[in-house]
Formats: sequence, structure tokens, C-alpha cells
Amino acid sequence: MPELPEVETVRRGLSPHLEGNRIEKIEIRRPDLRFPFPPDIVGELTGQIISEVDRRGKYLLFRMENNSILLNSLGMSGRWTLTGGKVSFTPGTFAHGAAIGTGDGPHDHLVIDFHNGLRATYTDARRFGYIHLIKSGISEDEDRFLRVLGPEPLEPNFDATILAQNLRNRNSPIKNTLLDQSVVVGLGNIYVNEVLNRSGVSPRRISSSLVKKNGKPGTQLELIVDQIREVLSEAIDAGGSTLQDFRGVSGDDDLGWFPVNFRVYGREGEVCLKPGCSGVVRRIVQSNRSTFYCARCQR
DNA sequence: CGTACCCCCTGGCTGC
DNA sequence: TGCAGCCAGGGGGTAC
Repeated sequence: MPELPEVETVRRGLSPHLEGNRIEKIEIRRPDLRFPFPPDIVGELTGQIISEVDRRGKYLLFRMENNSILLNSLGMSGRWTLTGGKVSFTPGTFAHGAAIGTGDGPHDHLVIDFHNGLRATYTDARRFGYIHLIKSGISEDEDRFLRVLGPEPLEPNFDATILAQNLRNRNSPIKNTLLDQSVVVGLGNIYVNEVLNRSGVSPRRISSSLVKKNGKPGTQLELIVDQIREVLSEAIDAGGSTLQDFRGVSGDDDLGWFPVNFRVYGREGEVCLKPGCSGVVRRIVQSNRSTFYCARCQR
């Protein structure tokens, strides 16, 4: 579920509480999520101090002082809850949230207890998420999950030229290609719809048609790059403010689902909210996933 | 290499 | 109220 802004919001919520904190105990409540838990995770991480809570694309990276990394994909329904000490909250909780994870719920699969009494619980009803361990001494470039990722859209090294390179030989619709994390990381099924609407580009457009014959980005591709940055940044800002409101509160499942005003997503049959447009939002299916767009202003 | 499909799993909502 | 059917924010694996 979570796309880049949601994962970033979770990261920001966890980081001040976990960084510098020592892991006293790790408990695994079932053998697997999407994949089996790494067999040596308990031995490898017990006693370690978390030096940084980082993010790459939609992955959370818990960097340890011994340079090993706990990688976590939230899948569709994964979330973290902090309890104990002075805090009790779930950063970036999602709309379909079940009970807050205290470590005893039916979907509380991983529980980490820290030196200072804090407990971090990973909850994931659908179990599409997973936990992966990058051992100390293994380079991130060699890791099977990290090495295939495309550029970070909010970093300076992402621009229309890079994207054009990644799209020039792509023969599938732009909506599908932008969801491919090897092309650019972070976009999911909500924000990709919003980006294309704001850019005025049809989700059905063949990706390579947005690249000029000389390999340079066309005007519409430049717009897409601008809108990727803008949509993701706005959503992060919205998530940040929501998180502040959520701090210290518990049990409200509606908070944390960011108050972004979607112009097309989930709005089939309603009027397109692009300023000046009076089109109607359509829903189509691409690669078995819903696409929302306005055929009037997206070409 | 690129692309198309299938699948993993639970829960919420809608309509009968 | 029960239940079937459909839908959901991701993405790995495999076959072509």
C-alpha cells in the first residue's frame, strides 16, 4: 500500500525513537511473511544498536552499528507501532487499520524490544510485506532487492534525461512502466494516476513515444518528471502534518491516510479536478489494476 | 533484455 | 444477518 510518501512518513516517525537504541530482544511469531524470515535474524541483530532508520524507494532500511541492514517491505498492509516508554503511536497508519499493534494481536508478526523499554511491533494482516537481512560486509549494490532499484525521484540525480533513457526501449503503457521500480522508485497505483493526470498524459500512452528519436525527453516527459516530484513532495508534507496530529493518540484508524486531494484516483464517474477541465473520470484496468484518468485532458 | 501473467493473503464493502 | 463476490496502496517468480 504504502507508496514512497507513506514509507517516508513511517521512517520519520520511527527514526527519533529507534536511532541510538539498542535491541534487547527480537521475537518472531510465525515462520514467514511473504518470504521466510531470515534464519539468523535473531542472532545477527540481538544486542545491536540501530544507527539510522533509512529508506530506499518503498523499503525501510534499519541500519545497524555493525553495518548489517534490516530491510522491510510493508507490502499492502504492513505497519509499525511503538509502545512502552512515553510513546504509543503508529506512524503512517493506514485507513484499513486493525487494532493498534501492541505485540499481542493476531497479525503482530515481529516484536522488537529495546534497551530503554520501547517496543516496536510489525503488524501485517495480508503478509505481502517481508523482512530481509543484509549481513554486515555485504554491499548494498550486491543485495538482490536493492541492486535492481531505479533512481530516487526526489534526489537530484533523477531528471527527464535519466527517465528518457529508461523509457526509450519500453513498449508498454506509461502507467505500467512508471510502476516498475527499476525505472524509478516510489510510485504506486495511487500516485501514478495523479502524476499522469497533472501531466496531461494518457495512462495508455506507449512509454517510448514520450522520448524523442534522438533519445532526449519530449515535453510531456519533462512534465511527468516535474509532477512526480511535486505529487510525492506534497504527499510527504501532508503525511508529516498528519503524523504530528497522530502523535500520542491511539485507536483512530482514519488518521495517517494522508489528506491529499486526489484529482482522479477512486473518483470514477466524477468530474476531473484538474483546474479548468470539465471531463469525467474513467476507470479502466491495466495489468489487472485500476487506472483512473480523464480522457478529456490526458492525451 | 522486455513483457504478460499468476500468485501470495486477509479484510472491508456491496448487493442479494 | 449471512454470505458470495469483488476490490484493495506491492511486487517476486516464471514463462515466453
